Amino acid sequence: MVQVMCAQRTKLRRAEILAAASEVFRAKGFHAAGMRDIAARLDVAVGKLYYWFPSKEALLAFCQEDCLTRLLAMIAVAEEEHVTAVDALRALIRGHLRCLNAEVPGSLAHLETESLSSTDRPRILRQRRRYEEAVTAVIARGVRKGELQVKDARVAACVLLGALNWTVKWWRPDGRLGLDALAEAMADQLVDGLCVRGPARKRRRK
Amino acid sequence: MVQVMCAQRTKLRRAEILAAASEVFRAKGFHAAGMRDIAARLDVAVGKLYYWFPSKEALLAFCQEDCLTRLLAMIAVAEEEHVTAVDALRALIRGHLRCLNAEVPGSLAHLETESLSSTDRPRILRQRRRYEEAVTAVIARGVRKGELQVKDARVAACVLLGALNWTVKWWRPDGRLGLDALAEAMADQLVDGLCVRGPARKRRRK
DNA sequence: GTAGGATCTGAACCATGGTTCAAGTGATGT
DNA sequence: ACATCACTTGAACCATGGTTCAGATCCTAC
Repeated sequence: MVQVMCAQRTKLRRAEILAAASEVFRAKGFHAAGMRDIAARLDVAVGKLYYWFPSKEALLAFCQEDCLTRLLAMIAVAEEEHVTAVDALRALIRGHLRCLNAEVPGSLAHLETESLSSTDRPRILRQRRRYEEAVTAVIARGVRKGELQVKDARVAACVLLGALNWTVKWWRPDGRLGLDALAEAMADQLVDGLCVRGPARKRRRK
Repeated sequence: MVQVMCAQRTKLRRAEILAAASEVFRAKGFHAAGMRDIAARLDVAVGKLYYWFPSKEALLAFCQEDCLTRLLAMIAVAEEEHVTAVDALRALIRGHLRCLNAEVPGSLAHLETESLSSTDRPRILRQRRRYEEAVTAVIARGVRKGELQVKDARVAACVLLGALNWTVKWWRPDGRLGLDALAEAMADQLVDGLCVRGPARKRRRK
């Protein structure tokens, strides 16, 4: 009874801290961000951070894990809800952008994994790999079904994820382009391509 | 006479240091990389670095400027040598990948500009903007000529550059995929798109 | 050979920033 | 009221790492 309330409160405190940490990490990068910056954003003392988390690195690890968990959940739903690979891909693009750019806590995601050296690094990398393989699988399915054309689904996934991840470097919520509009534009560009292809026009090169 | 030799030697020394710095920056990130790491890679004392460059940040600035200069030269050539926007775009993709991943000194390019706070930051950002606008211009030209289809050429350029820049995070020279093969795969994917479009098939959505 | 400049060394300096901890605050149960 | 415990504070500690500098070394000119 009392424990339940405490558990909720605990989760809340930790979530608040994670959200602030995530924002600061994202704005300045992991190394440039200081614990004092994070504390200042919450208007609390540094010591508080260490009451709820063991270290700065743990803060990053929690951020990343949180984001990866949401990405994995998102892609599972995308696969389930759409029959064609093309539709699943478009849903994936929208979902990925939301995870990184809208749902704040942990938004810097699997970027900066180099900064992790502790015990939880392998676990995070494993999760990231699982996600990458899920994306690869969607593309591979599209190729099998004749919906998509790529030489190497794994490389195609890296390229796609690169374009999506890079948005954290340039997209800003207060810009003229909303997140959903961006998602649609990116889906058009990445799925359909930039090039106008006339009827019956063949692919360039072999 | 003597001055000429000195000038050459000076350039050589600085280039050696820049190359080492670039590799370390790239491997560990700007903040995580230490001056002692860079010195160790060259097997010299830290003091040497400060004889040739005023600070660590200057090292980063020189790296970035060097890379941006090469990118700007590259895109000028690409524009000149190819009549169609599609061909220019494919050349640009290949050239960008080479600048970032092959021609070592300065390869981390315009990434990590947040880390610059000194006097040369605005200059670097201006150059980067010039490059981005050159890329945007190629795309816009393609749209005007009816070769390409995008709503917003600027956004399309960001997406394209994002996919290209992200390669520094995952592509490795010793992998099974060579740089030129990667360039071709990326050009196919980004220019032509992932989706197979049958003859006369319309774009999804409006 | 020797003076003088250019170049290099590495130990020491010092600010930054992650981390710790002893002490304070406030709520809860008795 | 009082004891207890969860929670918070912020000053202090200390390792890291950018930077400096006094001296060593090397090279060129005379």
